[in-house]
Amino acid sequence: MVDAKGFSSDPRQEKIMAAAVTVFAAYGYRRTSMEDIAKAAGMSRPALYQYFRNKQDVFRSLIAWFYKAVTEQLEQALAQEHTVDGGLRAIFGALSGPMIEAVLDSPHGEEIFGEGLSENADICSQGEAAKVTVLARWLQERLDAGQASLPSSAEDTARLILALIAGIKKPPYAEYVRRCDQLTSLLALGLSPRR
Amino acid sequence: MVDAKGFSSDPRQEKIMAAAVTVFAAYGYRRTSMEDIAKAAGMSRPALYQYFRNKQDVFRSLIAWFYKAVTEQLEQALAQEHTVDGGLRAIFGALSGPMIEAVLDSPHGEEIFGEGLSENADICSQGEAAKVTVLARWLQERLDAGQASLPSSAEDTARLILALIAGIKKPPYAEYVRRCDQLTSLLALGLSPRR
DNA sequence: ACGAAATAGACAAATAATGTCAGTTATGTC
DNA sequence: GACATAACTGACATTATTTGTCTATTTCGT
Repeated sequence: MVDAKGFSSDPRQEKIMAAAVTVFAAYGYRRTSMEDIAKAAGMSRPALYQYFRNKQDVFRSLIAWFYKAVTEQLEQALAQEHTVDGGLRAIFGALSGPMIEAVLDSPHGEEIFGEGLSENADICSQGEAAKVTVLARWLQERLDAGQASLPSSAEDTARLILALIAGIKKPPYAEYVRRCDQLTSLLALGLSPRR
Repeated sequence: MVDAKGFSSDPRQEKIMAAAVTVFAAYGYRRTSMEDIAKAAGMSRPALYQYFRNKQDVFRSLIAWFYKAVTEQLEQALAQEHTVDGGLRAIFGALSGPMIEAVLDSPHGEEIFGEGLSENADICSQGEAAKVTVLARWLQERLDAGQASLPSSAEDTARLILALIAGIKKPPYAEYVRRCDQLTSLLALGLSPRR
């Protein structure tokens, strides 16, 4: 049994997570069986039980795994962006992608994003905090370098931006991307440095 | 119990069919329960059993209902089209629509279109025959009016066109529509009258 | 208010999913 | 190559879900 929080970069673990996203998006949480997940991951059901106690454990780990991936990508994307506009686009890029698309555009998005996440608020708030930290640090750097002016503290502003994105994260995915683009233009103006 | 083939325009019956499409597209045939269908149709499960013997009966009736709707729409659309190009577009219009889109773009399209239809070949061939008849009559009229030249008999040509469409009916739906458009251009040229 | 038709609650039988265990196969070590 | 260890699978009892039906209740037209 591998530690569900550590994600020791076990390729098998990764494969299970990817498989789980696929089948959860296809059937929703309730109708997905451990057999489905195992099959999609190319292993037998008992083998899957060696990695996860039960379906809820798979789901919780999936959330953590997803947050980790998003945060890493966010960190990486921001590391090479020093302009407000470019940074905002990097944020949106990190918070979208084929996985979000799959879940958001599936008929089970509500079950998964709604109930699913509220039932696991502990993990989610942890993941959200990580995103806030990364974004706040980058905003502070922009502020210090005179490349941006913030309406309040860097952390507050980071929370605001992430909340805004959460608000527009609704299907269909294509619309969400469009709204992200519009929001970029708005925020870029609001955050640009006062001359 | 209402005759499953007659479709006595009972609004309840129609509601069940529409509900069934929705849930089959969402969960696939296997994972859809009678409870799901009943709920989506706004009635209790026992009430649903008054209209259909079991899930397979719902599905078979759904196929028949769908063929009926398509054939009617095809007939109606062709009635006002007297040009080859316009007629072809009418055909494609009748053979697409939100219902096809829902099933085709769902992750369960293969289960439903593949297994689902081959298990009910009897009903399908009946529905196909109806489409052929309608289309063949229209083609014959165009031929008689000197508005088209056909490569073989009207019925043969009708079968050919419908087979071509069946061939390009693959997800994603947007691509299917695009292929339909391309096919229109091709066929319009091939069927235009020899001068 | 009456009778007929439709509907929902509830039940037993059938089916599917779960979690576990013993037996087997793969993996790395000496 | 033999050994020990780890990972995997088939099979099983248990639990949960789904099914089809039957009866009591409600709804509707008369």
